Amino acid sequence: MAVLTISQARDPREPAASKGQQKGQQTKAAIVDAALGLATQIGLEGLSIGAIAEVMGMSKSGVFAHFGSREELQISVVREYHARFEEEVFFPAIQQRRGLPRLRSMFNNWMQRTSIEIDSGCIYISGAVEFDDRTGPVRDALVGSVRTWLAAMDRAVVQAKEAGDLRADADEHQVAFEIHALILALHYEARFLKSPGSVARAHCGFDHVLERFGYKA
Amino acid sequence: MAVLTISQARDPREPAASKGQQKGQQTKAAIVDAALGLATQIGLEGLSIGAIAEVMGMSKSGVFAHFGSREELQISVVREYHARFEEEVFFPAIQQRRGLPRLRSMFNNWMQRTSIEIDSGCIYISGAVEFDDRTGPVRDALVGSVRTWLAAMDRAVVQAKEAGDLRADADEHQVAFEIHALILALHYEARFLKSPGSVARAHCGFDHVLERFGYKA
DNA sequence: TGCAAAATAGCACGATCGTTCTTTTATTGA
DNA sequence: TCAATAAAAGAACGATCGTGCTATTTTGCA
Repeated sequence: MAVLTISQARDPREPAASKGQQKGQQTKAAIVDAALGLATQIGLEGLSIGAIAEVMGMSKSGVFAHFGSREELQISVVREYHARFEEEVFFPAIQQRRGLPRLRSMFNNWMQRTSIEIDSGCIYISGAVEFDDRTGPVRDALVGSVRTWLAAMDRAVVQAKEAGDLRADADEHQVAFEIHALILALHYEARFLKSPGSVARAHCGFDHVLERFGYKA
Repeated sequence: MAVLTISQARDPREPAASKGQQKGQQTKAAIVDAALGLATQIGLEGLSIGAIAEVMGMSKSGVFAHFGSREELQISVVREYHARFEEEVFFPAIQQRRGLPRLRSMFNNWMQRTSIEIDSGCIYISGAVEFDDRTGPVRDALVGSVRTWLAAMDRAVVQAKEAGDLRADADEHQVAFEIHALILALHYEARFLKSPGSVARAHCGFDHVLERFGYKA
């Protein structure tokens, strides 16, 4: 079985990039970039067309025309975040050998991104709170991205068991749950409470997980 | 040293309850109750005077007059949540013997509340995301409440060490961090992702923490 | 029971929101 | 270069927001 990425299928509405970028595509990408920057600070729900237009130096209707609805804009932001997350966290990790090295790399990259996001926020976390009991396509996009990433974590844990780096009776979902928990706590305590030392505590927690589920060294 | 509660000083603006409840106080309490119900579902920032008025069957200005500003209403909601959290999670736990029994009770009560909140949401968690890079009195109230509770957790861990239930070299902040992490993951995976079995995984995680920091049984 | 005071309602304000429609400007391909 | 087309602007809409002001109703006490 080939190594699956967490990439999703291309949006068929996007014209193929073969013909060279139209001006509109460039602008749209720039809008999504600006919107993502705003969304990490004030959340997906906090996004407003007017605020984005101001940042872009465009009119509201000019921004709006690229998406047709606010929801579609939000979904574009989620997709862009997914792509960047993949780029920064997932792709570098699958360069590592299957097993503990890859799992550790996934955690470290995830940690690093979360650390950086102490100043900017993670929309997988803020979005979870904003859309936890809402329905609709934005929530669906968000859930899809998060589930895809967590499934990749599960696979990495299974591979670590197969490689003999973790005990064969370890429940991969439990391991992934506890790792995810550490990331959430880091985000909470560092970004909201501004507690110093949170990064070190998350790292320490990861070692404890390995200690619990790994063979004694 | 006496057992400290996580209670905070009375708001001096509130008239003493000795004279019997005025009608206005009752109404205000009912508004806060309704607002808290709304806030657990849509967040503190999602609270609107109009929505509360509709729930209460009152006019917007009638609701507004009790608080003078939306911020003051939000702060009242935070204080009410604090009081209920204390009632449900903290007070029952300090009935237990210091040490592991009390620590376990705190975690179990916290877990139980979080489980219930899978349907309603926890404003300590949603509020953290909404106010993480904002300033102002609402954020201050939120941070104060959360810090007070986490400090109570820290104390319980220290007492567990003193009682010999946890290893003397255990870092209480690390223990509290890992416990907090489990609660956050439970809230995330159960409420947002609707993953089954999250409650069991959080329980299992707690046992792992005790295993890591406690003496071998 | 009547009167002062408290509680609530009603109304209007400026602002911002997403969205629609029309008009103008910029880009593209022959 | 010129016409066809894409991109962006502009103005307006109904709705909702928090808030201030002034009436009206309700409450509590003498």
